[in-house]
Amino acid sequence: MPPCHSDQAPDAAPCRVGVVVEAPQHSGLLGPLDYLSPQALPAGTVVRVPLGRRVVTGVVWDQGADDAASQALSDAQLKPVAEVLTGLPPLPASWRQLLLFAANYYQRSLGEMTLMVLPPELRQLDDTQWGRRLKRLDKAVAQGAASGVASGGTDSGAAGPELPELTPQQAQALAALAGPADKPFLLWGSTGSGKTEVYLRQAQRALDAGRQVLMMVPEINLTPQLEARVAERFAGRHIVSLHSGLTPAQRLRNWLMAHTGHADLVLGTRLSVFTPMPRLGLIVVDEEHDPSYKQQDGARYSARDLAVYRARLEGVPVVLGSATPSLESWYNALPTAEGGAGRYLRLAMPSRVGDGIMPTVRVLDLTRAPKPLPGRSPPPLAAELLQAIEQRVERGEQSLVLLNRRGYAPVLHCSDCGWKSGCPHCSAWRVFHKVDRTLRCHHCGFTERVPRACPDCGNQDIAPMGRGTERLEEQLAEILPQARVGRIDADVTKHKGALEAQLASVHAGEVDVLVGTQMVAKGHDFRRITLVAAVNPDAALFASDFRAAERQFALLLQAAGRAGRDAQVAGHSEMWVQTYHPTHPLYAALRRYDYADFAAQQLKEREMAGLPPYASLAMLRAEGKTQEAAQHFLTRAAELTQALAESSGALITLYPPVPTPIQRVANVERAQLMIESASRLALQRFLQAAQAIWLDEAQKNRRSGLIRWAVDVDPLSI
DNA sequence: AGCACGCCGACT
DNA sequence: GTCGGCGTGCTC
Repeated sequence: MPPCHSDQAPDAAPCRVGVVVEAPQHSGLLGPLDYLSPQALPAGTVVRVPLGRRVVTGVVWDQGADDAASQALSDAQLKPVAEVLTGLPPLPASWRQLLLFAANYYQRSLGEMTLMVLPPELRQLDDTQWGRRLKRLDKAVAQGAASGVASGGTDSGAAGPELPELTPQQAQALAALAGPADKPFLLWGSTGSGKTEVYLRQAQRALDAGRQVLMMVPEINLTPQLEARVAERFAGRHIVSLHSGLTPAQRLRNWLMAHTGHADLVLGTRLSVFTPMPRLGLIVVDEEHDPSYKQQDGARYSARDLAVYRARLEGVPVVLGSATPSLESWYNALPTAEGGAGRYLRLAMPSRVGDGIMPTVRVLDLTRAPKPLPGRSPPPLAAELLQAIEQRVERGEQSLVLLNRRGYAPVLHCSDCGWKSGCPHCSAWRVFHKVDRTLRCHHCGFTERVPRACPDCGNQDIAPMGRGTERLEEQLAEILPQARVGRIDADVTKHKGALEAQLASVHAGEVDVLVGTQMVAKGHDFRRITLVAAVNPDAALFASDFRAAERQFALLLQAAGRAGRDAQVAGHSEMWVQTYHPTHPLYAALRRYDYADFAAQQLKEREMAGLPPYASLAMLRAEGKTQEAAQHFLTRAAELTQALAESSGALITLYPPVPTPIQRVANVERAQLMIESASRLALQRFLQAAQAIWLDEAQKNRRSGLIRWAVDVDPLSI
């Protein structure tokens, strides 16, 4: 049957349409499924179709298999489309292309990828419910337009808020951004250099040209200040946010506003890279190095990388911004003359706005600190650091002490029999939380009241080992009785509004010393903090994960940026680092705030080791009832595709399967196998071909205890 | 993934 | 004799 056209007679034979439905990778339903429709449906139309015994939401992808040879099923075997979601504009071709690329690149089924990025609410509605919803939304939009808030005029500037004066560096960056956008821009600006102002000005240009702006941030709840600033600057425009914190109804509404072109600016997390925007004119990725741009379960996509792809696809400029770019972006922005790829254009803004300077870095050599008396644990902070904090307290200045470990102590220990507070379901210790007297596993969530005595031998003397933020807070309060000590970490902020309250009290000057995990280092401006201290930054130096140093450098630099934002205090602001390795090159680079030098060191190491950005990686991960089951599948998977790897010109290396760093979580054993290639394209082709073989092998392994498996392309951690 | 169908143990 | 356990298989 030939494909039918939209102008065909209503009584003609029904047409075939290819519809993408939600089905996971291992279902074997990879491409669109064919259905019948009385009239042709344009690609991108959202429909409801029968699938097995249920009716599911799908997206029309194409006109179905149009020649008899490629039609697996005859017309008689096809089911008709159940209904069409009328009034919803078809999802545009560029959107479908983005999804197709993402599905192929990240090795997921097209259906899973596509349905994942539609608002969950939309997937559940039938046409009647949808119609009602649409009517209400139209009314809301019309009312907004009538009240004058909705229609953003082009008369920007004159009536708008007063704009801060640009620094020469900002002006220079903006001049470059006004030029041709044939390459992604890497805006490399130190903390406090005014990257946000550059985003806003560039966004203004796009808005003035009648275009939409997509502005992406790592975690929206950590950056309420940015949201407020955007809202203030573009007060006359329609701004919507898109993140997982919204209610399903809000999410659908905001998504629809973007898709219909009513929203001028979308501010969102990684998911928002998939927002259909008919007038898209600019993409901004703030803090582009942040790991939260990579989805860590299900379809493991990188929103930053997809933003770059999308920008090229739609011919719009993309700005990646960071003080400490990911080494991938840095390498891409490094001119070829300097050994880089020269694919991005680098815009540097090295100095802080308003004469703010970065705090002085003090690397504190712990090897020279006095040894604690036998049987006594070392003091929480070295004497000099404590003294420096004490001085700040006396002067009425604030200090921020960073420790990347929640809870009171990472493990409890019985001195008699050697019992430790292991998790019965995971290969990890349960953390002692003193606040609610619990032992909690941070991996599976298993929580129990802390035992009074050792559960093995009954000894009353079970002691916390090591130190988390709760304990540090307690100890600092003890040592500095005159200081008001506060704490911010995920335990404090899980109560709604607690983060805002705690931040407000810090800003109001009700806290002298703030203890926190890395979440404090991100995003917040603290005007009166003049000392930032990293208590235990060494762990990252020798971690098995090759990205640990990169993350740590970014974190320390970002943390340093929290101090001394005001010129009057910047002069005596300090960043303290307690370390047993004072001569480590990471700290040497940090001392000089020399990201370029640090990146050069790292790139040299990566090149020698054959790691990203000089090589592409994928991780084949497996979960099983036993470690053997997980590893057996990986071993077989490697064996079955070894020839394929070799036939690709020996460009693909399959490494032996190994247990993951945390081998067992919630009674599931996990193992992984690394796949490496010097060529991203070769790796891509290999994965494509291997996928079918692995799928088949996984079926056979189900009985032997394999639970799940997946490919993680461009893994963040190994 | 859902949601069937399909054959074996403890209950009204 | 059935209710229901989750093993196996399919969905245009």
